[in-house]
Amino acid sequence: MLQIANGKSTVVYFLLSGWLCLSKTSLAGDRQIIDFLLPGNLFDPGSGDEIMASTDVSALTDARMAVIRRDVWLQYLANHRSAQDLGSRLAAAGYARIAERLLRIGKGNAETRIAYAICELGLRANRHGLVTGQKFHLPLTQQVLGDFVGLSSVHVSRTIGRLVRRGVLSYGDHMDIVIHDVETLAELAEIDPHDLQAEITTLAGRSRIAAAATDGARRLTAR
Amino acid sequence: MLQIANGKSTVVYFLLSGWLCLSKTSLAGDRQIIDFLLPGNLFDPGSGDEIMASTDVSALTDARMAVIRRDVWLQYLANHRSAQDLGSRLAAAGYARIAERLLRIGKGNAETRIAYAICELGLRANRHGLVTGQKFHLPLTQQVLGDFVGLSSVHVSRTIGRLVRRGVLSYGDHMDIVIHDVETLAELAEIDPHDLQAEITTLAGRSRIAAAATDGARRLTAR
DNA sequence: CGAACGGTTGATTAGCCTCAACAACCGTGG
DNA sequence: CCACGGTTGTTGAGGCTAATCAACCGTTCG
Repeated sequence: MLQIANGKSTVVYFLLSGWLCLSKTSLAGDRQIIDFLLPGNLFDPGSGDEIMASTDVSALTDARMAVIRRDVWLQYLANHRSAQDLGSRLAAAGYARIAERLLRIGKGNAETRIAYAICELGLRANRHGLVTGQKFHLPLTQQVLGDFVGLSSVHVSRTIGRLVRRGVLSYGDHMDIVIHDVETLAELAEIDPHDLQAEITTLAGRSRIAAAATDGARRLTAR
Repeated sequence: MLQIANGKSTVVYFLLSGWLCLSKTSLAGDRQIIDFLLPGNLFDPGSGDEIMASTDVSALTDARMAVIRRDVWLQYLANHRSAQDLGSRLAAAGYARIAERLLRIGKGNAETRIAYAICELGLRANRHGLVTGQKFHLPLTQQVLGDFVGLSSVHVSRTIGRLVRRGVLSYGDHMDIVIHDVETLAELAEIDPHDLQAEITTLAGRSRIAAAATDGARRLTAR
């Protein structure tokens, strides 16, 4: 596990493959996952200085990252308006994700939180959409999912079990998920169907951007 | 109340005085406050497009904002490295705030949430510190505070009442708060004393930056 | 003056946590 | 080959926290 130092980091990371997670741990010892990082996401430890408590980064799977010198990255942003856009878009998307989840965690019950997490991660895991019959894999344990949505692993198990018994979805070991009824799932997640559709189209569009960014990141890689 | 549109906004706002709040409302009708905006904070509706559901902005007090044309702002950022730093710092600080609060809401009990909110808002309200004997005013109702930390207003009342009875703090009408015992308050908030001290110093340092930024924002104001 | 709002308090209920036991599945090593 | 510990998930029982419903008070405001 990599602890984010308080000092200035001289590099930024661009995730090429694998899943990472950003988490915080309370003084009481409880862990809260702030966000997951998926391929195409940028991670800038330097922007994390000045924050109150530190954040941990850990890998959920094997992962490959492009390490980019910070000055090179900033220079690149300054010179390329489109890249500057990309940077702020990635940041805004991260903020939007966490805000949306905050709403579910602050006001939603266990079903809402779990359903929303599955929708969010399912959408991000395969950048194409989220439809009935779709199968995907999330490299998470129920413990990790609980730390993500603020539930105990026991209650995660019960809640998912209820969803399975109701026929909304089924899942095999290690979070191999098959969605049987997207409408119900989205409804439980309190996602506006219109928003869901909008998110699907923007996500699909973003995979092109991500592909281009990945190429760029490779070129900028520090040696 | 201003609903953030999905289309591109052509301006950004720099808050000169007053308190605003950003909130989301679930389909079930529950409101979650994402963050408060205080003087010196920047608000960029344009970076909010592509997000799943929209965000509302409402004013808690009378407020004055500098309205800056978006292209002017971006140009300014591109030309001034220090301003670029400022922009990313403000964004990072916003992200850090919400992440830190997510930890409390996801894993903390009512006392922790309330104590943390009072610490966070107290620190931001007067940019100098947070010490025993300090008095400050938060322009919030208990209902708003509840929407902020994910509790019902009834439970907010009970929890604050308990803190008052224990002698940790006292407060008059409309959230005039006097802190009697910072150590205990910080402990309940699960704030590492070391982090608290660090936050106080950076906040103090930031007031200079904010003052400079406010001047800059006034000059950039669109007519 | 009545109406609306913010806050307090009581009683009851529901949801989630905790503890605990157990099953299934790994990889390891005898 | 099987025994073993470790991890993950499932299920049950009980307890506690916070939500809900409701009544009430004080203040403000039309």
